[in-house]
Amino acid sequence: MVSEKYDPKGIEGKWQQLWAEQNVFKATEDSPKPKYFCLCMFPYPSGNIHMGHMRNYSIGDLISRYKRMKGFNVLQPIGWDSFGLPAENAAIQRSVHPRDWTLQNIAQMKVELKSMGIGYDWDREVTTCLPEYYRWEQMLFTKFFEKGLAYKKRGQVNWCPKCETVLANEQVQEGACWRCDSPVVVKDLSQWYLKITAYADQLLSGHQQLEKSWPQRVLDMQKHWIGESQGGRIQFQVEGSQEKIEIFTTRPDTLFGVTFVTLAAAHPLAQKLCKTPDALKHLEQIKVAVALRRPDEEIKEKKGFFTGSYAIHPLTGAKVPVWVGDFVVMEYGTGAVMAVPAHDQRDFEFAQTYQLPIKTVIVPNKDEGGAQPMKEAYTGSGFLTESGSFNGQDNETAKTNILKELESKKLGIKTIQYRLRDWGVSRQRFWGAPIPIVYCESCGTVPVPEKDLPVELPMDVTFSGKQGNPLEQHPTFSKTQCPKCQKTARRETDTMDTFVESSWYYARYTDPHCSTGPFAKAKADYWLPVDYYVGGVEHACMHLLYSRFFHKILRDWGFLKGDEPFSRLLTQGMVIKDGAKMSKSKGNVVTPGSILDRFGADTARLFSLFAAPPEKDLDWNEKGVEGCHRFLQRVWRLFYQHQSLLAEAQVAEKEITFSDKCLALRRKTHWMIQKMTEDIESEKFNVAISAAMELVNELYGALTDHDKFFSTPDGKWTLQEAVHSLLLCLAPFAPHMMEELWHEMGNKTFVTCADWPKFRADLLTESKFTLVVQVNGKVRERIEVAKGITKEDVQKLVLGMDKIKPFMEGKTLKQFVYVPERIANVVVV
RNA sequence: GCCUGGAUGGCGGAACUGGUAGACGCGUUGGACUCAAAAUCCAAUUCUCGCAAGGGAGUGAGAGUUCGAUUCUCUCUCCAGGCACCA
Repeated sequence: MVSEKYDPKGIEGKWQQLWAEQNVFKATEDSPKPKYFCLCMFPYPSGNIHMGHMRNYSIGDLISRYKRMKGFNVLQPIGWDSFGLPAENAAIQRSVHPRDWTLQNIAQMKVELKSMGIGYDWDREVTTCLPEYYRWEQMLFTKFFEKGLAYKKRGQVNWCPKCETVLANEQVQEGACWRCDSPVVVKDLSQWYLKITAYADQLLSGHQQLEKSWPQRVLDMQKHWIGESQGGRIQFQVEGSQEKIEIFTTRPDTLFGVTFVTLAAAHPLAQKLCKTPDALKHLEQIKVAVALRRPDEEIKEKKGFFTGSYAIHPLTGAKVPVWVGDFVVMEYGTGAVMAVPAHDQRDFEFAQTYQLPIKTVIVPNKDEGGAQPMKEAYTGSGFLTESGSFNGQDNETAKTNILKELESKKLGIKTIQYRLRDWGVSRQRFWGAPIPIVYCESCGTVPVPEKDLPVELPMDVTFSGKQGNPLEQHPTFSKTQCPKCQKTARRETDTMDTFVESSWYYARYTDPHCSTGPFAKAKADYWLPVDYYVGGVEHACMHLLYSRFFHKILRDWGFLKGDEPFSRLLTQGMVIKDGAKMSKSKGNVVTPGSILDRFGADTARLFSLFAAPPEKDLDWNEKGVEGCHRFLQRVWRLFYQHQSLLAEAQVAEKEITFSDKCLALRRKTHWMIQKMTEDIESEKFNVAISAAMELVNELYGALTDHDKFFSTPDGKWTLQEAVHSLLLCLAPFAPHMMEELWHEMGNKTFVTCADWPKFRADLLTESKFTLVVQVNGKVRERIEVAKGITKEDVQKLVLGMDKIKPFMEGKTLKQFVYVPERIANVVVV
């Protein structure tokens, strides 16, 4: 018997335990059902789960449970993205080992997560900071190295003085560290890079198969991030020298408009080409200014100077001066540009400042001169002029033709330039996967052989918070032998960016305890790709790009098949409070713990899904939570009041004659099933829930006639069908309570494992419909009409209506519109 | 500046391929139950004129297409996110 009061605490723990005991969520590869891999972005174990996690996992669990009921073999795993800075900061502040701090947080969060009743296969838990995980990452790194896809280069990097770590460009936000907000400075370090640029084209073309199942904005952001530009590389011979300046341009059609060439200050030739002591002085000044420039700094005026050298125009042979400009970026293209002030706004501004010649070579219309003098560069399309044999060609054709000409003279080549840069993975931190490399004086850079992996993090370390990486300070860690020649050698002390761990964890879930490789191919091939991936949109350009890169790498190395890791992506919005992001500094943090305590997991989950569509921000509103709790209580009470009826055996449907009122209720039941199925499929979870609420409202409404409404045979049948369907449809949203009521209804199996209900189309159809009558597009009347009525009959009916006649007086009928079973519009003038 | 999205009651949000704008929830108001309160149940709730019947306006602003536009087209305003001397 169900108690009168809905007591979530009493039932939630019970069902969580029963699910666990009976391995309801254990996923195996031997099922006859089709597989479904549902994944939420795994959490960083900061200590407590927050509302964002709860929302994320409520969505993932809804999908997982729904798909399970739909007959899929569902895998929903969880793990911990457990390397990272906060653990190290905690180590500095509290003198604990990052490992202990992290594992303790994991234990704590696990308890919280379990109390939410998410259907995880806990046997597949993956913890990235443990050697059994990162040893495979180290193995993969050595493969990157051997294949030439991991390399070292010196370069200027963003350095956070507080975190004492290198930050990726994307980790610098408005000149400040994305984690601690300290201002970022530039530092010169030797770093490890992964050659993601080698996959730029594939990362871009791979979007084709994601076009329909990933949010457009994520695809757009990635596209922008990769930044493909079609163009060419063109060589300018330096006058009186063997040196060549190679430039990249997207506008080879403007080649004849080149009046000078501009180099970045850091360009390798810049120093050599400076002919005067004055120029060298200028070069130093600009170098320093560019290095000190903050990433977000706005540049008002372009600065530069003439080197004193000249370059030879590849087609005209003209002498053009070589300048250095602070607006030319060394990291993009070749670090040198051909300047066409007439058709590039930056070159135009530069030319104005230093009074350099401007030569128009593209005009909007044939036989027309360029505007003189110009106010700004003309960057539109048009026809070539002053361009030798290319005169008169439209500029798009000329792009191809000019490059062809250059190619035939071996002075240029058609290329594609990407904005994407290689991924710097070195971190001067302790709490990360050590990069498995040894530096030997005779053998050079040597990867640690697989038999010697993992390179484990030592336990005996001290954290001062100063002078960078504790691994460097460690007495023995860096002292090792060369794997090749056994001589004394130095071990790499940099660890890997934590994004490396999260780039392949989804594949590890398919075989989390594999000790012979990152995972067995057969298992990965069975489960992958991830069918449904849920997480924050903030990972659009980093994690989601790196994972796609790794997937393609792993495919090319034969570890798995398939081109893309995540078939479908849902980017969920943030949880905010009173219009602002929840944060400790604002003091508006509501923790899931307090909500779980007061209302239970089912209410918390239901609210997370009901309050907003998943992709939008969700404003946390206590009253709204109460509303969801009230709804669950309403379901409970409905059940409680009729529990003896509901527990009775159901008679055959054909033995019952249903009253009109019961038929209407049955229609609502099947409408709900249809609506919920469609809305879940189309990710409109908030609307799905409202359908269940509508059914409950109608059931209560039936009771207002008389409280024994459901006692008649047809009433009882109708109620049983409605409640049965309701429990099934709500099971993915509020699983504990539905499990309890399902059990009380006399079912011996889990509702979690039941089949998703099917709606009966024959019960949804009605013989009548509401005809909306409009006059000149304004609603004037509504009337119940039998379906199948002809247009003629409708017109007769409508024109004879008392409500309609007055609108027609003194006017003539111009048109009569009838949309079958919807609307009639009388058009009069 | 460029690229994406958005803009609907007091609030969160619904609305099929152009066809009843405001589902569902919150809040508010009224009623029932109660000695009373809470809880619960019922009803009303876009604004506006009206005792009412009924009328008028209404989906950021302005135009257009249409019998009919939240939905399609154009222009503009504002908001959010992303990118930015990228050649």
